[in-house]
Amino acid sequence: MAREYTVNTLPATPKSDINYAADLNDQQFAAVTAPPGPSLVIAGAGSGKTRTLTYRVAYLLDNGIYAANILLLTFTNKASREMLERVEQLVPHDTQDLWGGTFHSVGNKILRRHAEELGFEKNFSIMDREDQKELLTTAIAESGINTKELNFPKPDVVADIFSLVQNMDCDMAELLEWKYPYFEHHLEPLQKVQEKYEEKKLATNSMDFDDLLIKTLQLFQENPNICQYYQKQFEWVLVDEYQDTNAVQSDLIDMLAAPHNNIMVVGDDAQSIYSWRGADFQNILQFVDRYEGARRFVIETNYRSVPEVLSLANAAIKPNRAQFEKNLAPARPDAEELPALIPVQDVRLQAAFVAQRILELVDEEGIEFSEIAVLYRAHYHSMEVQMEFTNRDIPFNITSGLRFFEQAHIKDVASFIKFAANRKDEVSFKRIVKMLPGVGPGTADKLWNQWVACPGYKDEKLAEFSEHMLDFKVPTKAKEPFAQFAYTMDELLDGKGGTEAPPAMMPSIIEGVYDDYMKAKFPNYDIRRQDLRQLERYSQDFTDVDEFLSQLSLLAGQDAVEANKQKKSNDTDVVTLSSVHQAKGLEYKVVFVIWLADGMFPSKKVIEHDDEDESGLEEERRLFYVAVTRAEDQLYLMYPLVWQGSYTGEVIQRPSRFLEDLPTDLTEEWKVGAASW
DNA sequence: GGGGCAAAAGTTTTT
DNA sequence: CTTTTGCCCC
Repeated sequence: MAREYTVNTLPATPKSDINYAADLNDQQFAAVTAPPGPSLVIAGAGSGKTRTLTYRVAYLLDNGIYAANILLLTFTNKASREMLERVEQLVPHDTQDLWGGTFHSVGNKILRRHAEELGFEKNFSIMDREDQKELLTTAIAESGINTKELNFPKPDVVADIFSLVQNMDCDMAELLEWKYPYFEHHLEPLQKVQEKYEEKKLATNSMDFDDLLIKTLQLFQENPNICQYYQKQFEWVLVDEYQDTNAVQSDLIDMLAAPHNNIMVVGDDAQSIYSWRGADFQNILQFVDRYEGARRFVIETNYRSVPEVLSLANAAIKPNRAQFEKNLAPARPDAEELPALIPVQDVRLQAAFVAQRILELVDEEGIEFSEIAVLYRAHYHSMEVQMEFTNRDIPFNITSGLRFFEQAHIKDVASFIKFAANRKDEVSFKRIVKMLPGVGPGTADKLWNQWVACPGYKDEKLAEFSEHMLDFKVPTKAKEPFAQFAYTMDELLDGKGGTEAPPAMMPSIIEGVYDDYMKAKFPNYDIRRQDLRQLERYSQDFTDVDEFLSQLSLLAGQDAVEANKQKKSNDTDVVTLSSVHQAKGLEYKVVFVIWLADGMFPSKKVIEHDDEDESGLEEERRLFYVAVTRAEDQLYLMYPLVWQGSYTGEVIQRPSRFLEDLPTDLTEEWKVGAASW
């Protein structure tokens, strides 16, 4: 008798109508159409890296490769979304699934499928920095270390140390010697805490951001069959911003690409700005040595900036010694206007100038707000500009340090959902009960212990929280609110051991308990209530709780807000205020770089603590280079002459050493006076 | 667990 | 000079 066997075939991709030869220059064409095997694309700023990468995807699809076999790795959600959108525009492939995204989101997806192999459950919680700090605090306490006695590092610093150890794949002893010599005598207690922390993560079924990468790598190393599955699945691996990969990311890439070596990495060593997070641009410098037979493509034409801006950029990066020699050539005609160098009396005037100049550009040159960006080294540098913009009604969008999800009220509401989905989530549980009157860290701990000890904790078919929790010993003041909390939690369950869908959970939480709490707790109740409505709308897109929570944790604030905005309206004509780090990969017609004073940019810390090869200073210089190369047409470099520090009094500022390095004929100095103040 | 007071920081950059 | 943290006491 014949055996029946079905092969699942994917529908063929419709061909795009791209004429690669006409759309690309020679170097790009060569890279896009490169045969299988490893290739390294070194490309300067504004050279069309993204374009090259997306065309590469389109080219592969056009040549019969299934989208599901291509893995496109990027660093930010924005970059990932934009790239996928471009691909979908170029090649319609709605029948197939292009599996790409950020390193963290890909790691998250893979880990959810194989969590059991690592001792986790697939509904594990993702901890952000704040959650991580909470868990570390308990880990430190449970390790029995007397933190006061020996000036033990704060949980924040401990988190930094652990993160670097993992991302740089190095010994804790080495790291302490190199970066934290004043903590070297704490090596043993630190290792003890680390062990405890790992235990706690397992016990609470939670992972931090670093785990999403490290545990994926570990999964592959310990399970060759799983590793082979993904190697086969992702037959073509493409990586953007390769210069910013750290040891773990580079290992992960190497591992996935190992058998077929159909890997293309794209990057610019001059734009490596994440070494403080463990990024090592040796990865890109040594790529050709690591991958036998690697082809190297250098794209040196710059399409973005006018020659005047480009000359300045080239001069800015020149003093750096650790770099590939590149000679960026402009593709655009002269602008007949030099970048402006603008010393101003003080910060107030700096903000006033930026605002006034922007209004002129919009009124007289027909430039839109959205084509203008104000960039700075650190978020607090933007304070005065924000105030000035508000006063003058200039619409702006700020990529602030705070993510949407990191705001207290958003996290509060999410912690209900997190605990309903993952009943081992100690951090979320404690966060919720600490909102109840009369419950602080101590009582929260006692309540948690009662939960762990009760049968509900282990009940996979748990239908009600209240049936267990109403028996808990609770302080009198919190008795009734605690019962209310338990009943609210009941509503989040589907009665069959799982949870309701995210859109159904939101009203239960908000109307059940949180709205009243929020009114009492926050002075700006209205604004926060609106945020929660936004979160409610956002939740409508999800049926799966884990997916909803993952998105919340992994999406940066701007992404979440923008994802919503697009649906509502397109009133996005706003000026961008951004740190240089967050502006990576973006471009604007007009760019203002503010606070270019020595000690601010480059930052004081780097100047004071740099080692003899000036690697810290060189990174700051690359950062300056990134800032400058965001500009297409006009560039304004500014610094205040005095700074009214809040506690230091008036401090005379020197211009940034990066400005002093520039030949004077590359900029035009503007003298700004105040009319009347 | 929270109020009250005194001492000590405080100014990177992020998935 | 402010804001946050640390400690004591009720």
